[in-house]
Amino acid sequence: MPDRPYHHGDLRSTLLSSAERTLAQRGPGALSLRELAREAGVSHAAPGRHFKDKQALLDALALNGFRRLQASLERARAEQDHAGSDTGDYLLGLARAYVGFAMSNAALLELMYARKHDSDVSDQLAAAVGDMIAIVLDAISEGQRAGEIIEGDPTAIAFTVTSTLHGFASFSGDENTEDVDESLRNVVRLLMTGLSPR
Amino acid sequence: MPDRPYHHGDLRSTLLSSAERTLAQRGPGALSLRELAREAGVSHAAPGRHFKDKQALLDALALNGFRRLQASLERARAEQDHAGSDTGDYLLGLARAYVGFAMSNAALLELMYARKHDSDVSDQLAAAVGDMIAIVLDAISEGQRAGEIIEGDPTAIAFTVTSTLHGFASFSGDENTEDVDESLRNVVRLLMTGLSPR
DNA sequence: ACCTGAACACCGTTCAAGT
DNA sequence: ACCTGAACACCGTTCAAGT
Repeated sequence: MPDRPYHHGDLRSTLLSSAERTLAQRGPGALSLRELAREAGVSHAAPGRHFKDKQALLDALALNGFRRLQASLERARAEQDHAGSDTGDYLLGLARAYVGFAMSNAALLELMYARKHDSDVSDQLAAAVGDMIAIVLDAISEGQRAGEIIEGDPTAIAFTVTSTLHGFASFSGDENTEDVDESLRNVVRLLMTGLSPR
Repeated sequence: MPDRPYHHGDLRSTLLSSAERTLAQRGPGALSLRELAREAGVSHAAPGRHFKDKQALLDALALNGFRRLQASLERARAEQDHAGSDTGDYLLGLARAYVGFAMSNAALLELMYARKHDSDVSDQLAAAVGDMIAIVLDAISEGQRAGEIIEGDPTAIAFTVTSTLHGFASFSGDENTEDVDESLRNVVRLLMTGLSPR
């Protein structure tokens, strides 16, 4: 049982998790395939077997991020189904899931939305964004059926909500968590009531 | 009058505009100080006189971007002052300026909001975002005085509006301009009326 | 199937020296 | 004050060869 077997065994996922840690701790500029290989105890050419180039590794990280973000949103949805809460609370739950992910994975989120992915991967990423909006869309459609959301194209409404969440998440970089949550509740409430006096 | 005088004369701004063109046309990965130096007809070490390192050049690009974005928003504000339009139209004007800039400068906008700048520059960038929100804030405060915007902390309202604009701009990458404008009008209208039935 | 080692072309950065 | 040329350490990528 040598220290470094010739076959690493799990190099691909080792590289991915190592890359994500580096991304979070030291930023995208510190990501180097050669350093990842060194950390994995493998030659600098070994990553090439699992990722055709550096961009392929970044693509995999981004897709992975969307999978986890989506899972987090679905969890928020499941929790709301159990509670019998109204649409505003439902949206707040989704908002907290989105912003929570953004604050815990700021650098990854930036990579997820980066405009530098290969075009085929960009399509997959765009689809992932679509899936995300679809979750908000469900909440909106349910809210409309319950009479708690105005009538009108639910896709357009969901797009507005998701835009707000994403913009808010982008702005709430390294803020205090409590302040952010208070601000977020404010934002969701404003979205519901609107800016025009009634 | 030699082809390449020893002193370039305007190297700093030449590097900046060349960098911005490369950024827009070939993405951030294609940006190399050595290539910029080659394009400027100067040695590869010359950029070091004007930017202490590559990040310093990226910082300058980002700050420049915010200056232009802010100028564009102020132009939208000035236009609204001449017209006697209501707050919704005012906000739509600001929204068009923001989204227009975002669509014409997608890669630059990404750089402007990137979380990898030096901490002192990050402060300047955060201040630039603050200045931007302040323009929206003015619109909101005026709207409140005119009775066209609900009462409540105008900063919180401006923050919500700006979040929505930024999120929308992030999502509206390479879409058709007309579709985007229709979608944007929708978003601003939804922001004004709110999602709750009244 | 998976990895190594050498090789290649390209970086960013520094620094003595030139004009 | 501004730029050059050489030098250094570091990349990403490729490919014959090893196990």
